Amino acid sequence: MKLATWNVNSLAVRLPQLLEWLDAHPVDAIVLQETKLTDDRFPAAELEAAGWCVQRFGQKTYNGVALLSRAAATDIVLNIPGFDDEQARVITGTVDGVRIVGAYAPNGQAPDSDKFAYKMRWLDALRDWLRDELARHPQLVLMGDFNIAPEDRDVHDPVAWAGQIHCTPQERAHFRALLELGLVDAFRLFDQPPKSWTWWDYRNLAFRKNQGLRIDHILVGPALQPRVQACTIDKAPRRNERPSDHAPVVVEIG
DNA sequence: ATGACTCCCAGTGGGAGA
Repeated sequence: MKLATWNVNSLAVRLPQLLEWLDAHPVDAIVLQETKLTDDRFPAAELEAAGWCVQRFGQKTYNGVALLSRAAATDIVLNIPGFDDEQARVITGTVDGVRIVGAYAPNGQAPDSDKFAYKMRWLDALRDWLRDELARHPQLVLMGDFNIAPEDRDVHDPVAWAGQIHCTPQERAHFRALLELGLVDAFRLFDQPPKSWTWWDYRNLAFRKNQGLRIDHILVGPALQPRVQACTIDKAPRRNERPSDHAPVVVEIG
């Protein structure tokens, strides 16, 4: 099976590109971040007409996540159980026996900000809940926009970004804490081209100059790891006329 | 360089993203 994650930066704007991409890329399920739509405005009918089962969890203006699948998703969970949160950031469901967690981690804005403190609390809660969820569902995939560049090789200019948001030691420690649960970074299971990013700033011709960060990830639970056959970033949609600033990431599981 | 671009809600600007 193939699974994908994509921060679409407004599904209202990106729906045609999403439908086009899904048409060309036969995934079994995809998780979306930054849909920026309340549930009543989510384009469920258009997606269902294209053959997708739709689960969405949104809010006005910000955040918002969704899980689209060919087979119906079951046992849906919204956000992190036990973590009181006004923001719509996590959607979880089981598709074809795989527990799929689609997540949009807080940006954090700046390391000395309240938003960074919230990011730390959120990542704490995610890890604590995933520990239990992995015990219940060893065939688990956590994927989405983590807003963390795990290592310097995930940053186009590690010197300029040192200590900046997405690259702080605290954020990277949180990423490693997820790996310590038994999850593995699917992208790094394989040889990859150097300078592989999933996000490029809209400004300053960053995409053309390939100045980006790898902050969107697919982490695979222990029971699925022997079945992971490939993990790739699809840069092509970033070349569209009105692109999301993020590219989709795809994992193939045998 | 407290920038640059894009999206949103607003309302002729400002917050947020990363």
